[in-house]
Amino acid sequence: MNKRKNEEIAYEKIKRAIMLKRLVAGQRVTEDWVSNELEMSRTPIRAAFTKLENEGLIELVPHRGAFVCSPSDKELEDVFNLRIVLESYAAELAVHQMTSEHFQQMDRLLDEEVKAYEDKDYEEFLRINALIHAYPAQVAGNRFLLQEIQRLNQWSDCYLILRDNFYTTAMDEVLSVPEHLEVVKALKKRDVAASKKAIEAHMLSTLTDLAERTSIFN
Amino acid sequence: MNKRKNEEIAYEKIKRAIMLKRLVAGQRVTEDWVSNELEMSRTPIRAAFTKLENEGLIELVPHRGAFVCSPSDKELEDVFNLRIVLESYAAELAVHQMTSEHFQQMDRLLDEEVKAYEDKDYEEFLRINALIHAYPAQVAGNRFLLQEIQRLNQWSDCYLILRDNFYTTAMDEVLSVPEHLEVVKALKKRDVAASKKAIEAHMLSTLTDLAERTSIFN
DNA sequence: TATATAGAAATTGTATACAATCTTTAAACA
DNA sequence: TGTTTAAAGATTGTATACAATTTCTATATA
Repeated sequence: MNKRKNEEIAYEKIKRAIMLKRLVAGQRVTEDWVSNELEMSRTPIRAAFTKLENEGLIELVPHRGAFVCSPSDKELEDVFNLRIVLESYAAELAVHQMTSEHFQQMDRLLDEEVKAYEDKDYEEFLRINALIHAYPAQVAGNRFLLQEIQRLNQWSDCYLILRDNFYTTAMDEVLSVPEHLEVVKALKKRDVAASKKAIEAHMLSTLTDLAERTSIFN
Repeated sequence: MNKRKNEEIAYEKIKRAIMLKRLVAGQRVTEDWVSNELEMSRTPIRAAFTKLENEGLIELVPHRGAFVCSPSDKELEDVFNLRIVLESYAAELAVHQMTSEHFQQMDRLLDEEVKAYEDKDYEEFLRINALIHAYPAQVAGNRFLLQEIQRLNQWSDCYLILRDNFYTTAMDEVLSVPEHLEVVKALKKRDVAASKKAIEAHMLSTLTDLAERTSIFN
């Protein structure tokens, strides 16, 4: 039996709290407070904080506490543009290595994404979404590329504001399904250029959609 | 006065030990052992280990210890190819933002690189090298891109084997200076394609050179 | 009112003791 | 000889106490 360590539990719970906006951007959290909330000592909390800082989800200020990151518009853009570069590269590497088994697996993931959307299971939706975006890098077998794609994807999830005040119909999720389908279609045709284009289009669509939903007037 | 924390000191010292091959690839190090060597408690050592693992320099195996990474040939290739992608993208972003002050600064860095090489000051050489490679991303102002370029550059440094058994004339350093000059020349001409090509050439040259120096027969 | 300052409070940083878990060793057994 | 098993040892994982540092607060002073 492999018992999960407290520092892992703490890491997961804090990350989840940020994604679900239980902890909002800019909010201050101290080791002591989290330690009380999660009913464990500060030691595993500190370890979790270190990891979260490394992933850019919180900022650690000595003797002040940790602050949930509140990224600027520019930072959001920067991340999405970088994701275009990385995921396009992954597609380029993977496109000629993908077997029919790989494509079957992608189809399965797309189905699960639809199901999660219909069930309105947002956490499951995000989980499947991450798997879809990481899949080409996984096939390519470049673990450094994979790790960075996953990190940036996770970072994006924290600021997708799925549960913000303006949330109504989750437009980006509606668009996400057909856009992912476009990417997979291009991959199946072994069309590198089309794959890249579809990835770029999907990423920019997500970003634009986010910008529209979070602007005050529209 | 800003006193440096023990965990920072530990992090730096361990990293340096890996780069200088005082700790060799595959070697096992325990918290206790480092704790005794650096004469501080395990607490800051643990924090340092976490950071080093996140950067891919050591691998943490529960209840066994930390192991200095010993990357395969494929992983080395993967990292260098990814660096080509990232640094090319940085050049593309920066090329039209660079002012004459930026170019002056790059020239200064190139001079310092030559000086460090002539002085046979390897640590200084690596430091300047890192600054040169990061400079376009710095100018571009995308902190996520910058961070990843720095991380991968540092990772590469740990496996450049500057001080391995076959080390004699540090060929890659000899080549490095003119190759960096090529990149800067292309940037000055605002030639995106040429910049990318020069970056790719430099990166592949470093990789090939490394492969030759570390192969047993040649 | 604004500013400086001292002390209190809060928070992280570190050391250490102990618990939990895993690995190694050696003995028992087939 | 090889395999299982149990106990010992090693190592990390966690809690906690205390130290160091910073921030906050209230008071004094101009």
